[in-house]
Amino acid sequence: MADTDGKPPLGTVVRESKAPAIARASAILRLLGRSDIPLGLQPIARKLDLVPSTCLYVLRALVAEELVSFEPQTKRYSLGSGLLSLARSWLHRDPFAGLAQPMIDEIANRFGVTCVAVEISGLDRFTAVAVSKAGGNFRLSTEVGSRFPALISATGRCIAANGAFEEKRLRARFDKLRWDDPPSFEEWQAQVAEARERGFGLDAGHYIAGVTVLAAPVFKAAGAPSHALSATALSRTLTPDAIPELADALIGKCNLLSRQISQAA
Amino acid sequence: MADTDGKPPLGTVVRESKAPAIARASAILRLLGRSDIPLGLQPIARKLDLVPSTCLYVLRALVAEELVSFEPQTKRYSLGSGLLSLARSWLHRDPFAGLAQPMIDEIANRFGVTCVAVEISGLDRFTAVAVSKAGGNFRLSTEVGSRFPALISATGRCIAANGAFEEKRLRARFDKLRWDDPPSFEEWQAQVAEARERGFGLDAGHYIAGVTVLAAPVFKAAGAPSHALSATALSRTLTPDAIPELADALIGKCNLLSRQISQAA
DNA sequence: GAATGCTATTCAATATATCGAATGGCCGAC
DNA sequence: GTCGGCCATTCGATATATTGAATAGCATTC
Repeated sequence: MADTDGKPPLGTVVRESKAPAIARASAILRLLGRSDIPLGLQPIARKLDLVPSTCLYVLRALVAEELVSFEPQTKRYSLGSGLLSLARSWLHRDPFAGLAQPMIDEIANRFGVTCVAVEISGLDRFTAVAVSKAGGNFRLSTEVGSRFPALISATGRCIAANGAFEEKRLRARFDKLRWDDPPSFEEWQAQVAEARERGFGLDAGHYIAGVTVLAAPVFKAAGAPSHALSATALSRTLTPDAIPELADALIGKCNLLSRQISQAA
Repeated sequence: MADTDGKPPLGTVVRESKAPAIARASAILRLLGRSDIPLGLQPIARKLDLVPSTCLYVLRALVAEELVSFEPQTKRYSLGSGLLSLARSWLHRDPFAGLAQPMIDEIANRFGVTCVAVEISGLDRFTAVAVSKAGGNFRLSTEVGSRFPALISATGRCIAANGAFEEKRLRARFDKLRWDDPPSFEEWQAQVAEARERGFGLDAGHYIAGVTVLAAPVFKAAGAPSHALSATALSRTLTPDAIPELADALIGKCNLLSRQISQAA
């Protein structure tokens, strides 16, 4: 009975890992990902507060694993193509992205919107795992791998609506969000309640001015949603009566997906 | 004068890394990528010859970095969405993929072929970094992140043709390749020579039976090609006089790309 | 043209990540 | 219901990865 709620003890932040090289490696990869140009050893070490020699050893190991590529001429490092390989494995392994792709393509074409399928990581964030652009659309595009804070936009309202989170935790996360037109917490909670009732979340110009986003949740298991589908369009291109229709389409696909990925487990 | 040829001493294989945790982490990631289902600690440790406790520490570090995801219920591990994020950074960072995408789309549409842009990693392999599917094509598709041994197919002939490699090394690599219809080494060398003269590589049904592949090299710097574009089609759908035309289109795009990515550096 | 600041890299001492055995918990067998 | 085997996990001893200073190579400065 000690662990019935299934969560690991929340206070147990891994203060000091038993494999610090991996945290360092990951930090290096993220740094190289953020940088537009290849970086030398010293800039990397300085930025990450690493001892240069240690940093060098980590980099060499990463190069050996082809996660980082190294230009011998300039002695500069950048991300390696091995990452693409692993990402491909990820997409292969997770059935959700493959199942969702044709569905979001269909909705995108039918309604002329941009559709995104995301994976939800608790209250931390959600990550785009499939993206569909409407044919002659404006550039409302995201890429696979983009990440968003969990409670933002329409998807955020779905997440808040379908998980039993304490108000205190929600508020703490909510306060850190960046919106073009920030709603008050109370306003937002009302919209979350609405999302719970209607089965889809709606963000009308709050997240990005002039842009309307709809989202519906997908459940792998009962409880919190594991994934979601969202549809994005310029607000003025969405006629008022198109919204319920679009919402129905999203919800329909989400229900289908929920069945498909839960029966697989 | 000691290092004028710019290459690191070839015999210096990093026998034992100074950051073994990273090699272990990478092996775990690849293993999880290959597996269809999430794996428990013990299967991972056994398969990779790791001490379970060490493996656990590495896994925990990877989970903390979101490169691996962990199901507390079943205590199983699988690839995490953080990899997608890094891969997105990769695509962002490398101008080649972005520049090549519209070009291969155009060629794919014009000739009804499948086009792939690849990054070349020496004599080891090449990796698909952008893929374009022709509209109503058969399923001759690859995915971004797929890897191929360096000397295979039409791209392999380009690599062999444009680098000054010793015959001994070439032969060693060549002998390990898998073809549907393997050419003899002499036959293949003749085709490599032809690729050098004509500026593009051709594989007519050797790599995959019934499939013809063309490829042309892209040079970031003088010497060995850094990237390549390839076009793939069912052999019977390619009329004989379409091949030179397709080759010209590929070569034209490759020259353009060579200028674009070299002037950037 | 010499010197200075930077770089990447090596090396020996030590803090520590790794190992292997021991623990406790879970599930299925009998 | 009890036992047995497998699992994930902890823990102390030790091999070793990490550290910080010292070395060597370049490019730019004066």
